[in-house]
Amino acid sequence: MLKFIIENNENYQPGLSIDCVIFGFHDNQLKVLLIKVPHSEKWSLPGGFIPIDQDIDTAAVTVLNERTGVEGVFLRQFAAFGKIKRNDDHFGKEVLKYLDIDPEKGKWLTRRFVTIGYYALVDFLKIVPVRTSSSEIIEWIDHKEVPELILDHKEILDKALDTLRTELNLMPVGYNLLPEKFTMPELQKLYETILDKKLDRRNFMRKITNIGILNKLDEKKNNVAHKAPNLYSFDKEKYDEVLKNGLNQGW
Amino acid sequence: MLKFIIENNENYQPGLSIDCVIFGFHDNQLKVLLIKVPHSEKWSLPGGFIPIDQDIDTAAVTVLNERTGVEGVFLRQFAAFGKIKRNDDHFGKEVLKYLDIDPEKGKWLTRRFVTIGYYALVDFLKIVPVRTSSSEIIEWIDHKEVPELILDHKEILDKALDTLRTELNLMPVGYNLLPEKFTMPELQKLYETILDKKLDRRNFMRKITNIGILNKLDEKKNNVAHKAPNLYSFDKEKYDEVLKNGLNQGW
DNA sequence: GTTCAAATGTGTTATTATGACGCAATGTAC
DNA sequence: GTACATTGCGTCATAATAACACATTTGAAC
Repeated sequence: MLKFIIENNENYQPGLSIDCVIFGFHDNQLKVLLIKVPHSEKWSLPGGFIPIDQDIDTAAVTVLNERTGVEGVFLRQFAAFGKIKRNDDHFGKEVLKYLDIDPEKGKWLTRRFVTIGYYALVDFLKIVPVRTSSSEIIEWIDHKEVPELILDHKEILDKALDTLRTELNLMPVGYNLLPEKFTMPELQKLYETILDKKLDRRNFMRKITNIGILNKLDEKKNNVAHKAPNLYSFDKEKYDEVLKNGLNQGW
Repeated sequence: MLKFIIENNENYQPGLSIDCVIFGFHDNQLKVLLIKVPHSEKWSLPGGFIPIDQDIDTAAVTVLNERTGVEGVFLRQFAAFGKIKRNDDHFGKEVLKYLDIDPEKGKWLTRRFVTIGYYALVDFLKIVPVRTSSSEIIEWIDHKEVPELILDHKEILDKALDTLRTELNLMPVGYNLLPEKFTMPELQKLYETILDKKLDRRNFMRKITNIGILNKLDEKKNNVAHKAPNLYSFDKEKYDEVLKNGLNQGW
């Protein structure tokens, strides 16, 4: 696939790439979808090149799908990365040889690539990463245990998380991260995990309830230790409304 | 200049450009720095191409300086724009002919360009736009009277203003927009102009004072009608601290 | 100089949001 | 049953916010 792209580079936007930071939530941990590159010990964000006949926002969806099989995800652009040396030595001679790429055709790869970062929050259980290349390994990795990444992917990941934390204050989060029915402690854990800090249980409940995006269901979670917590669902209509208008108006 | 760039495109990042949205404040109006393109009736954001040997953030500064002469400005990246048809017909045959560019060498220009948007807030009075090309006109234009712009520049400008308004709730604004000594009504007008809405005078004063970034000077403005307002200056140290940490923590 | 209008400086008050807790109810483990 | 962790629903003090009152200052009109 990479070989195909590289040798048909006329069909791709030159000097530009896309990298996706896909966050999932499972087991009270924030997970990131990463790819193990075959010819290196390092891992990588799912990324790729931009077809010349696609909007970049569309290309981001395409790229993510091609690398991971993930579909139906709302990707949010958060930044462009373009330091001069960001991809120095990434497609060196050995790599090109490994990939069986004609050095002449691979020449354009040795120049600086600017990459556009996209991030998304997805339901860990609903998203089943598919290995699209037999030589790649795709895995959900706990964001606190992220191994060494290629290029500036660590910086990209950090920036994505930073953006996510900021946006948590401006919009509601959870719709694509939790099952349809969820408990208050589960929602709180999500927030705590993203923010990496403890929140007061009772104050959290009050604040999140006041936003008005939750439906309290007449149902309790069962098979749990201790007191059974009530179940909630998102009121999608109100949720989307708040998403559009933002949480707090500030000035 | 453009001809030089185009015919030496090996020195520039292919398929990528930068556009700058420079906001100024004067006469209680939000101004935008625009350039009148010679071979069109439309106006344009100051933009340009990215030298292959510069970080994109550095290139943004370079581009702005080359097009307008503006120096020493902190540019903030806010989005990338990459719809397929965004620059269709922009460098058509007539334009290339007008610019006296070899059609073969100008071919790369007809492909889709992705542009990275940067915005800045600058002191209207300190920034004196310099005409760097005799055929271009550079002007501060009231943002409410922006004429038709080329390509998707209107969309870029709107997005910049949107970002600015959001960031107004996350960080203090004014340091580069007001003279060293300013009055409370002046600062309020700035906020009102950016947000395009009226704020209560007394509540504004309390809130902005509580942030702790202002020094109340032992001096009043003179030569004004009615009661002379007190003068303030920014406490740069505290201002920068708040810039770094943000205003409200939310969760 | 007196008076007026417009703007500034400094409040008050009611309402709401926030942070830090208390305590009873629920359900499991033993 | 008792012990214990967890949930649900409170309280209270404090801070932030919105709406508004009133006296003061100043240039200008008379």
